[in-house]
Amino acid sequence: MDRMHCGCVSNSYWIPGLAFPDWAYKAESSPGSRQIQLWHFILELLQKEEFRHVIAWQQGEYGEFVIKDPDEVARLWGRRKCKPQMNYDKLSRALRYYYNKRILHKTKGKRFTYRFNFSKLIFVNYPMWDIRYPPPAVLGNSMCHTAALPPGVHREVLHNTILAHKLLADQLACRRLLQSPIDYDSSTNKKALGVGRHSIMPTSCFPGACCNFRSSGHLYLPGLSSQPSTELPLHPSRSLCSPTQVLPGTTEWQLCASRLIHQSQVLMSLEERIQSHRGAQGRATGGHLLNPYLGHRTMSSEDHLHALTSPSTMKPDPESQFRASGDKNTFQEPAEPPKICLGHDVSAKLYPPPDTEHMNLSSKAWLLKPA
DNA sequence: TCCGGAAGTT
DNA sequence: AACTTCCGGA
Repeated sequence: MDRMHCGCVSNSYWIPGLAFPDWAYKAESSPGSRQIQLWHFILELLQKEEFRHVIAWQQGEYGEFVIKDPDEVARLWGRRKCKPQMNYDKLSRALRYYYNKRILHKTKGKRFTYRFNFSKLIFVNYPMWDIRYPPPAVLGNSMCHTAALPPGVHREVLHNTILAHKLLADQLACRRLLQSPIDYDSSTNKKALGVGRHSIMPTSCFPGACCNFRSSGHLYLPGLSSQPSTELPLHPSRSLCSPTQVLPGTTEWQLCASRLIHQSQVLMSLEERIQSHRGAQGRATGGHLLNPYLGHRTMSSEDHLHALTSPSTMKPDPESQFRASGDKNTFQEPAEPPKICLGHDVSAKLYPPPDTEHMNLSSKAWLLKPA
């Protein structure tokens, strides 16, 4: 690599075992190729115990981190990029460029504190996985398996990232939906739908993924928990679809990852669109919400509450299926194909986030438990 | 401290 | 494109 002359470390595998292999970097054909990006570097530091005194996850705040020693972080970044004049002023300018990209947010009022938007990052990392299909890894075929998992990716980390992301996305989606009802018209603002190829597209439900979170091993949630996932407060009905067709050789995590990526992409679209339409909040028509999952179908507030207070139907039970067939409050298939078609497993994802206790019916907002 | 514009660099 | 450098303003 051309930076060797200035004593910089190679950008790939510079610390063995890190979760950022070559594929996560820019394509070799692009200008400035294979150059580490700042958010990558920040995550690298955050992963290493030895930098805990310099930069660390904020306990109890998902994705939030504190730069404890700004000068040292800037020095490390400058060393990595061969920019000896780097300082925190410049580094923080680079971080501020991430605000618009929604990779990072500033935690206002807290010095040197930022928050990662993992729901964005996960898709920066997995652009090759189409929303309509699970990654080929779940096919269990050893050839596909090799092709689908980019070389060097740590499955444990991927697994954890996806799980962590999903938990975050669930809460975000639920909270924002309820706190910011949106009057959304997909025909009048196509730009808002645009999150590249991960945007709103017809989806198909991948059959056979069976994922019980409680049995999926250890989950490290940055800034939230280093406990095994068995400690996480999960909704009792949150095991996913029952297995119908699991191909031999498919591991549980692969199935889980497949489904979660699939669902997370949908959730990301939702989140993006909610954020894009923040400005339209005040114009929301009273009484009816446009279902952000389904784009063009309206849903009354009561429908919404019903969806939210119903148990998860990710593992559809006969009772809920029966209820759905005769209940006008549940979604009906429209005459024309919906612009956004989700499997029932995804649309059934609405349930109170684990840290909520009460629901204010008039404001449709979840009231958070006091800390 | 933090923000974001503007211009420059690779 | 992704910063780096500089800087005026809050």
